[in-house]
Amino acid sequence: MMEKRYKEAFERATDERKQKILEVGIEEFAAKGYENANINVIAKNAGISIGLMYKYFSTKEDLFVTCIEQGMSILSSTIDEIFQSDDKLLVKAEKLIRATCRQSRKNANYIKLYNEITAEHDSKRAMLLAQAIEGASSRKYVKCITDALANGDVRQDMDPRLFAYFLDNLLTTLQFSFVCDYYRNRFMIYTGVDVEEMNEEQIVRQLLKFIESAFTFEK
Amino acid sequence: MMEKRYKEAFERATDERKQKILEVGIEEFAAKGYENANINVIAKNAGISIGLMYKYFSTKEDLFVTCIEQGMSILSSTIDEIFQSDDKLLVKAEKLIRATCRQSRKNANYIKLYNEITAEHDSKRAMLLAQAIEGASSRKYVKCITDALANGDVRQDMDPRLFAYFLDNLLTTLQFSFVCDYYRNRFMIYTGVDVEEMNEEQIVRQLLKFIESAFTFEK
Amino acid sequence: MMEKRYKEAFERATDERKQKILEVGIEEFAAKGYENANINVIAKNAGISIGLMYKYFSTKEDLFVTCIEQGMSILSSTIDEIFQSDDKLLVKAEKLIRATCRQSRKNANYIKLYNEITAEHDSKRAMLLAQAIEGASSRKYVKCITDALANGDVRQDMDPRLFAYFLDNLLTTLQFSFVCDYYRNRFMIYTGVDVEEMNEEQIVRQLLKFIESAFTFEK
Amino acid sequence: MMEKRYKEAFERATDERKQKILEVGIEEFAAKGYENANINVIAKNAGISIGLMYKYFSTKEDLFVTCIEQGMSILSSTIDEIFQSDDKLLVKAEKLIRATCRQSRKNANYIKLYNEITAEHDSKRAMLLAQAIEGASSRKYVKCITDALANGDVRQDMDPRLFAYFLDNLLTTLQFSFVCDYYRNRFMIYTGVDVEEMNEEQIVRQLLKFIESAFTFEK
DNA sequence: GATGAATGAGGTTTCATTCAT
DNA sequence: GATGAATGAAACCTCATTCAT
Repeated sequence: MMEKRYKEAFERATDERKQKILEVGIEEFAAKGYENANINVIAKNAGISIGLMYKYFSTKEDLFVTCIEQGMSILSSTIDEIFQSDDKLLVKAEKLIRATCRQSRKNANYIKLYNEITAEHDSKRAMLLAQAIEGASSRKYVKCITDALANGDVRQDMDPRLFAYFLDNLLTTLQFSFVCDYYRNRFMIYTGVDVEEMNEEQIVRQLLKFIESAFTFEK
Repeated sequence: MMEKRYKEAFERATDERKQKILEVGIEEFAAKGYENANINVIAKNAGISIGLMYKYFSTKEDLFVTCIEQGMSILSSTIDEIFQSDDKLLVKAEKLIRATCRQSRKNANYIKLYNEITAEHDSKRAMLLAQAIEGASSRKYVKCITDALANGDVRQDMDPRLFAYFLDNLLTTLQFSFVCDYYRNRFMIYTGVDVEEMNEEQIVRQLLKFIESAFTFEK
Repeated sequence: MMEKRYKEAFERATDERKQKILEVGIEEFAAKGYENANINVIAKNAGISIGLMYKYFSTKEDLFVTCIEQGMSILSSTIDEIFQSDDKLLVKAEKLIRATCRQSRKNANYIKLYNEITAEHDSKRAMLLAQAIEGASSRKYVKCITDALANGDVRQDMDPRLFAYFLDNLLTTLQFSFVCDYYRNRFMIYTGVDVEEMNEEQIVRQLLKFIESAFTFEK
Repeated sequence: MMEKRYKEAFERATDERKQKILEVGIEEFAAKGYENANINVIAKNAGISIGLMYKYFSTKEDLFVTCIEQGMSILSSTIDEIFQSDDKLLVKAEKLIRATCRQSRKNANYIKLYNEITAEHDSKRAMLLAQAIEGASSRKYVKCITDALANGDVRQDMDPRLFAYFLDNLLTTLQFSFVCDYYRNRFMIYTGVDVEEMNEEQIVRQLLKFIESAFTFEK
């Protein structure tokens, strides 16, 4: 986990207020990006004074990071459930894809926030965030693939960690295609259809096919 | 193609100067992102006055877009060569992967710039850029897959446009993993190794395997 | 009336500060004109930071318009009193002329500001300002002439609205002659005397004659 | 007359070029005002280089003043003709008013330029311009009134110079009402009609009445 | 005479952060 | 704890003017 980036005063605030601040912050950061987000606006929309905002967070960056933490933990909790099941890899994969599509509607802002981070320019912060965000979920991904490898559900000559990486890249970019402006356009340019107009079932099946043969390869 | 975003005075500048400005601009935008990039710094590093900079480009955004165009055209020219060959899909794929790895060293800044764009928040600009950048290359990707489909090199039940999209997503994220801070860290977290320490050959082979079975699927 | 052009924060400021800002602003705009006036200077002279200035007014133009409103409302309040009396038209006229002369010493800057506006080049703003400034006072002028017409104090074949317009033009240019550089010089060139050296009584009497019956009208 | 404000090189230029430069300059200054006019744009529109522009005029101000001279000399030439006639004052007045209306269509830019000057903020320049522009015409006005006084066409107790001043003020503001944004709006607010919609004949007659004998003067 | 590329001071505006109450 | 007025550095952009060719 990440070091906490909020002050003690924030912990003492009511849950309702904490939620409101993060929710509003996430919305602003997701909509405008880190640089263009305005901390004074966030405070106002959250119904607190800017002075209090700075009692809770030392800097804009700290608020941002805390918003990230909140958003990413929600995103990963959905994923975690799937990993906890005993399903075969292919079934898990299908569930992951479907979850990805669903997330995109419910948690659009969290995904936008995640997308924002992937273009991080401050390398120090990039490292910090990557560690915090990808750490746990990558381990689950890798473990899941490793198990599949042991079960013979995957080509034996596949490196499980790279495999996990590639797989997650596909899901991540799919997710972005639902909610992030650039990726959504990109999707349309490739497929000729807006992602929301396309039958979700088709996306799921096609992506499954794309990765499937990789899984169940037999000579 | 995109409408030109530079003024006529820029066309009249010497090639050396044009190159210098774009090079310096790309470096600044790649390093700091659009918002944090500073035109005054770009002008100074390019060895011209700020006034002249504005004789060449009407706005910071125009300079940015022109830098993008330059960077993306270089990136895609490498790719185009590969598509022009008569190789079978799998051979092309291998070449693409290797080109991707090579690009990452030579054209790191262009890739960072591309990464920057993928997190674009201004939806209008996102559309413009996507069209300009992805338009041509997506058509080549899709055509290439469509041909492979006709040749029976790919599963017959695969939608060629989605297939192309997934494939390009894999290559794009791989590219980012070489040069963009966040993705690079992500790569390390998944694989346990820095991307530059890993044997390139292994990455190529593993990614090929990942997509390969999809290609030559037979019951 | 004009829509307000200041932000809420300005309303919350102390009266003293509000006055100071407008006073300093009017002075700067009157002295240098809109383009050459410098907000930083206004802020400094008003004893506030530039940042606070922008908490009070969104743009330089908004500050300008608010200064105008203040200045014009003071100018017209003097005039309004005169219109409220039951005097005959000629008596009112005399009072107006005397008020005009008096204004010129006390409210020189407001008049300069008004003069600045009459050379407005932005036609949209010109319309807005004209409406706001001339609206109320023109109605009073016209009503006053219409009443005089009913009383038989004025030629029956006179259009009251044009009459009011001509009359106000005479007063306005007289006012400018007291405080605006160009008009003051113009006055001197015509009369051979600086307006401040001329006996005010003479100006009043001559102007009264001019409007009363310049030419020897005979039935 | 004014001291010349152009360099010798300008005198040596062809008449066509001289005319073009002044014409274009007047248009730009009339349209945008001194501050917002752009000397580089004027040069471009006049078909010469900015370098040459500075061979002709040392500063923006010099170009402006030279434009003024040109414009004002054209304006006053129309007026001069009228003064040269032997008509009675009232006839001359009518001619002046009609000329004023006509001017407004043909020489709108010159009038706008004149209007611009009347809001001059630099008191030194204001004096210079006033002297140059008003000097000759004021003398003609005054002489004309003095003659009328000798002939008994005007009240004997009227000061001819102030009379001339008031009269010219009426004509000047009328002129502005035809072409200057603010005055035009002001006219509409007073009269309820746009100046171009109003029957010109009515304006002429009403203004004549106004100056002739506004109030029912009785001996 | 003629060009137009080049300069850079200066102005408006934004917003993270502070601090007195 | 809570407020929000206040700060000021820093960024984008304009345009009169210069000068080498």
